[in-house]
Amino acid sequence: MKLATWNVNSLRVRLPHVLGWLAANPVDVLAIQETKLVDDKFPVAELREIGYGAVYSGQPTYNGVALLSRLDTVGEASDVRLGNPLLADEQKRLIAARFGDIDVYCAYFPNGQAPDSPKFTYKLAWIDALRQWLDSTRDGVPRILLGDFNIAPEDRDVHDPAAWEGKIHCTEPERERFRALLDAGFIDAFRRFEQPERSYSWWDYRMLGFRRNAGLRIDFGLVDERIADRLRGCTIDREPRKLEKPSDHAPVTLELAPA
DNA sequence: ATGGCTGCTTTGAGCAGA
Repeated sequence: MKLATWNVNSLRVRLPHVLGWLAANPVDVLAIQETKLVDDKFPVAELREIGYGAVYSGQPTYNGVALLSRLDTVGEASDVRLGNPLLADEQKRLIAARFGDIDVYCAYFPNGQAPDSPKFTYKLAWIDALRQWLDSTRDGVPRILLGDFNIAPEDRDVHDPAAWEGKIHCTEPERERFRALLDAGFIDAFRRFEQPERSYSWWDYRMLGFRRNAGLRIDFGLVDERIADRLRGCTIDREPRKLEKPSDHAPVTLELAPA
């Protein structure tokens, strides 16, 4: 089973990239963040044409998450959950569903803007509530948490740790919360394997960020420690970042052996 | 120090992202 996560920064603009990427990388489940689409506008028909089902939760302008699934392998999602039952939140940042023997969570963590911003307080509370939800499902079906975490958990996930020290994505409260998620029974799939140095999943559109590889690793697949021995690989695909009008994020793919 | 790109918005300057 292959799963991937990709912040597409507008599914309306990026749909051709998503369709092309899935044709070349026919993963079983793709978690998408920042669709920026109301549900009426979700491209259900276009995805079905290439053999993918979709469940989604969107709103105008901001946020929006979706889970796509290959109809000829894992089939349609079941037991779909929108949002965190422990948090009243207008923002569409979470969707979870069952695929085969796995519960897949797709999360778009709040950005936080700046450590002194009210949005930062919201970010920390949002993550705390997510961890509490995941704590409550710890004894159930094995889980995989995919998404844009908007946290660079360690200095090696940052192109210039000195410049980013204390900045949004790199503050200690955020990094503490990333570790708290791992403590809820997960492992960071990417770090289970040997990886190239300076591996990132996001690059600023400005100042030639991608060309200079001035990036952050902020997109993750966290795998339930009870199934971590089934992991066979985890890679970041930089290719779509080279296309015309790319998303600023790259897809991250995980491969899981059958039970 | 600032803004540097991009997408969105009851179309156009301002917000938000990271």
